[in-house]
Amino acid sequence: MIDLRLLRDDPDRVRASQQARGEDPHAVDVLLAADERRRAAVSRADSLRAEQKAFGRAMQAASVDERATLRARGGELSAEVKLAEAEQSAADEALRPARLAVPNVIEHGAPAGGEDDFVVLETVGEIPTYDGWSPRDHLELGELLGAIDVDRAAKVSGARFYFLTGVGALLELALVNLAVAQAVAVGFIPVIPPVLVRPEAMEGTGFLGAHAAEVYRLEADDRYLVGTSEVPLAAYHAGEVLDAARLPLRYCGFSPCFRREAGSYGKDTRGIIRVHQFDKVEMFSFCRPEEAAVEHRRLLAWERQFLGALELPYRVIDVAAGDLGSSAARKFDCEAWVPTQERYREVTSTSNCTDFQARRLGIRMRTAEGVRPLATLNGTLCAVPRFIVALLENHQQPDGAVRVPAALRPWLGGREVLEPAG
RNA sequence: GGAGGCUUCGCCUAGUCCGGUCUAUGGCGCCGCACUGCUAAUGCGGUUUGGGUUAAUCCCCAUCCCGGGUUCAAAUCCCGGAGCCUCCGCCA
Repeated sequence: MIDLRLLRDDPDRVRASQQARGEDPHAVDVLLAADERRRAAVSRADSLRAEQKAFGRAMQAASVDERATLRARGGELSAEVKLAEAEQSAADEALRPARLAVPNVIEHGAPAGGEDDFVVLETVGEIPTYDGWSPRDHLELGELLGAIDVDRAAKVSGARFYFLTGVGALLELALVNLAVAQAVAVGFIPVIPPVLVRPEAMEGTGFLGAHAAEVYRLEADDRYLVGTSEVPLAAYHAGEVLDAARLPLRYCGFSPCFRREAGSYGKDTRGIIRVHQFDKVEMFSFCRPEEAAVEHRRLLAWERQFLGALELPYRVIDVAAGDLGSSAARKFDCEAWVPTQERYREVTSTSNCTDFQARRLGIRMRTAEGVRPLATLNGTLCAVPRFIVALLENHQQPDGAVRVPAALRPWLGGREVLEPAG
């Protein structure tokens, strides 16, 4: 939710942001008008209420006889107040959608344009080469290792589901352990959150807007299955005022994630790149807005540390304004090399939501100067299936075995290589 | 699934039966000032949050879990909902 004061004080900045996102700058003027109407309505209702209160005091002081005659005037006033309040709530009502229509103001430096207008910030690691043999894709490798079973998953649950079995299951646990250990080592509070949440949590984090079709809803109970633990982690402090001295407050959530993948028919149908359910280790930070940009770089650095520990080749992109989503002011994605696709694929993503998400969730901080919204940021540490894809494909050997990077070995009982099952 | 209780400005709490200076009591905590070799103790004052207005102050409005209703007037009365707790039943 955008700061209306910023909007009033500097509408051009908001218009420029809209332009960079490829969205309608006119939405800014619609919002300004709605804000104006609301303020007028509030002023009017406020003064009428003041009058009514004064009348109430007179009524109290009046004798029984006087009260009878005064009562008529009281009725009139009451009706006027009711009318003014109706206009006030109508104006409030009208403001809401106008406000939701304006996404977060982009951070200075974010590239303008759409999905393809990202800027590559850095490319890290060597792309593997294959002399005289062709690499197998992750599904073939997973089947050879007895690690991934999508056929039986289709039987049990349908398309875009998978069983991780044997070393596949162990691999997930190892990845999660490594990720959580890394996060805890730098001070994150580990969290296992609920993944079935109320509409307010979903709405507050911005997932019921343009991406509403992406989320699973449990009709009978009016609950949603989260697509990321960002939702419960952000909503964890909803409606609270945090002591600014305790910031940044960093949480690392481990949870299943559920995605309907509506509208992605035909995309990534093979293997486990795009699935309806997966586990993920997610970083989440509450910090002072002034520190948000720096904190964002820290989250990116921790993502890169994890990719580095797994010895994966990857690149970092600065996502273009039009591809940010409504809450993010800036977003960096890390994309790991996928040998059989001969391209980089997103494995992590970190967003700086500034105070936009916090405002909607009512999360504020108390500083010496007073209370104001804080900033929220999130970043993937390990989205399990995609990391398994990258790991299997990049570290495969000609015989279908997969080398285990040193950092992961302690979590796999010291195993250095995953061998194809008999 | 059933029965009952609770929810007040950071925390605890008075007030709710019987509507009106509730413009919400007191304690703790916190902030400021005074006093004091220092600290502590003590005294005095301040301390919900959001909005409107303003250059800023002042001032005004809302806010007693949330949403409706009754009334000239609601923390207080009525209806609906949420959360928490206790007990019974069922269940890993």
